[in-house]
Amino acid sequence: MRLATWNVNSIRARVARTVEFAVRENVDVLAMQEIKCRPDQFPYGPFEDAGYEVHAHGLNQWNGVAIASRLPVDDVQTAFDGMPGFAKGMEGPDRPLEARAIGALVDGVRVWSLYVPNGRSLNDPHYLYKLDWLAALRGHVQAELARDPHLPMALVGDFNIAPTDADNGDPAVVEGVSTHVSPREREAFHALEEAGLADVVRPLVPAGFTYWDYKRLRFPRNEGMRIDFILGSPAFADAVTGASIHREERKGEIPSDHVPVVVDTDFRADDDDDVPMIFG
DNA sequence: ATGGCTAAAAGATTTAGA
Repeated sequence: MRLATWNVNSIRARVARTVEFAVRENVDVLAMQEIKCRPDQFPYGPFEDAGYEVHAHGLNQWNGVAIASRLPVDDVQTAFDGMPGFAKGMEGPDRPLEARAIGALVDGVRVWSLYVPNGRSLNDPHYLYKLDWLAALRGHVQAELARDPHLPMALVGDFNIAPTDADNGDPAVVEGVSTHVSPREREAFHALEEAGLADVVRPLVPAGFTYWDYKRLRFPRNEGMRIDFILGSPAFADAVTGASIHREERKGEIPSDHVPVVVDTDFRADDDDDVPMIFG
């Protein structure tokens, strides 16, 4: 399975480019974030023409996530257990859920396309929402792996956290002042690793950003951030054979401000009860 | 212009992004 994640920043604005990438790069499963539309507005045609089945979750022009796959898809879910909601000026557990997660069983692999809340600023309610959301995600991962330690699972998407100082090259994003680099966000990211997930791209692609702001020549100056990740359970991580960050997708006509991140795996769904192959 | 760009919409400004 070749799995990719990409914050497309509006699928309607960039559908041709998105599908061209998936086809050209031989992507089997493409997790998208910030599709910025409802399912009834999603441009399914170009994906289906290229052999992809799309499952989209969007409520309005904000957020929105999707999974496009040319492998069999089952058990689609539009929130993980315990995922909190958010609404401006509203507190507490009754806040409505946003379209920030879609999960599916794809050829035996549990894939989650995630768009972690931005946080906005350290003193904004959205920041606490971000931390709550990440804590709930950690809880979900722990429960899933407690239930089945061998579960092949990939959490992919825009985590809106630069886990190390080297992951932030944007001079406007400052430790102690900005979201994405604050200690509590970084702790929340590491808690996902403590829960049993591993960044499966980092060992193969140690350096490089996945996002550059549209403003202030951030891309030509290479003042970006590494905030898009593919986190795998042990069974998933063991199957990874390659990884790449597609910096070239930040160039050209109307690019997203994020680029795709890709992993190759040799995972087989029936590894646990492998049947010997008989030839002839 | 103090976010110097981009996208979407209950749009001609506002909200959101990171």
